[in-house]
Amino acid sequence: MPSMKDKINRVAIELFYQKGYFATSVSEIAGQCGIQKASIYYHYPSKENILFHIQKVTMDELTGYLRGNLDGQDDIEARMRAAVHSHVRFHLNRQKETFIANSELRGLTPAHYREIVRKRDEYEQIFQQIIREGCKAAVFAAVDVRILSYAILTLCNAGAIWYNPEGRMSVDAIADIYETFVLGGLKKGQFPGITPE
Amino acid sequence: MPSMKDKINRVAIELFYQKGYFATSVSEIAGQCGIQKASIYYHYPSKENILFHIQKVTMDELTGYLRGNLDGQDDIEARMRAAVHSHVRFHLNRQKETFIANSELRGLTPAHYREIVRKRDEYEQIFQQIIREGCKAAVFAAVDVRILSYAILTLCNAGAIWYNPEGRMSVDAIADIYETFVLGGLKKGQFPGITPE
DNA sequence: GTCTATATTTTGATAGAC
DNA sequence: GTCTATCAAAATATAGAC
Repeated sequence: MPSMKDKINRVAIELFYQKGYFATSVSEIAGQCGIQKASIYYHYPSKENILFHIQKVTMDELTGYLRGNLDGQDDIEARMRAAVHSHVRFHLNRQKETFIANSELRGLTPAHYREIVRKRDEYEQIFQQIIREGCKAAVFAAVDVRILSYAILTLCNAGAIWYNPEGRMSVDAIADIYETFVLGGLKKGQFPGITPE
Repeated sequence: MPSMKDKINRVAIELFYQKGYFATSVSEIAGQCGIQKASIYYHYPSKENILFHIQKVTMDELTGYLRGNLDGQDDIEARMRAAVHSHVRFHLNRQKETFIANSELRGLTPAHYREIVRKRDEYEQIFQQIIREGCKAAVFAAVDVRILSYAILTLCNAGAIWYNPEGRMSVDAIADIYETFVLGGLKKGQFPGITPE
């Protein structure tokens, strides 16, 4: 059942992605939904709450997707490959929402900001744990775990910026490139002389 | 001579970085400069023009810095190392301006937008040329040049997000990590079965 | 170069009818 | 659940005095 609340959500994702949160007005969202701006406030208490809802759902689904993809993967290298693949796939398939979740943190109220940052930390810690295990098992080079996890996540976000669903490359082909790049950058022998954190 | 125009520029960089372009008002900029908002318009014709000025100067200096660092580097691997090092150094030393240049494109007028995108393309093409030469010389694995250049630039931007000038790591130590990561990801043998663009 | 005063538009949000 | 009408505040920008 496609409710008006869902429609507002979809329209807001489109507009926040194209113009940014602050540059998008409630009237604009209402206009593209075919209703008056006052009617928006029946479904959401504020403009900020629409943004918060988008970010919350996106982060929860991103983390759920990752956990699902890691389930049953035991080998440490396979786990990192699966994690990168999961991250890239989600970001390509959900381009607009992940862009908003990455760039519109400043539009949130302090309380909502903290909640989203906590969810983001949770997600990052899954990656950091894999890197840590890989270093311990001497599969990965031992470097600063936090720096590497940010590097990997940021690198994999790159695809979402230029990816075109109508383009010639498939999601999996792109994910494979990032996967190989990350594993090549991570593996032992790359960082001589640097000690574990 | 620290002119008022310079002061407006510095204050705007700080505010656009902290709050975003659309969330920052002309009154706020004026307030932190110790003048009235009307006085801003003596120095700049519009708020958008302040943003444009920041982006233009940043892109010009970024490209100039890269060219200077590449000058005299002949070996292909040395050129890529120097390019990554230059990119990371600039982004860590000029955190706020590069963040604005990367994230506030949507605040520009169409004409100014095109001008900045052109400068950005110019910069990226220097990286793409190095990758292309590296593939031709069979030093790098032969993969999609555009994808790799975006991946490298995005990856190297990661540092600017968390870097703290007061922190324990030096700019050069961080640049070394990214340099090694990129070269590890790029080098031949990583991408079996993928043909050149 | 900076000021005061103001024009114009638009914003997010609320009240109350239907 | 959507409407009309409206509020109060804030925005960018301009005019003209000093």
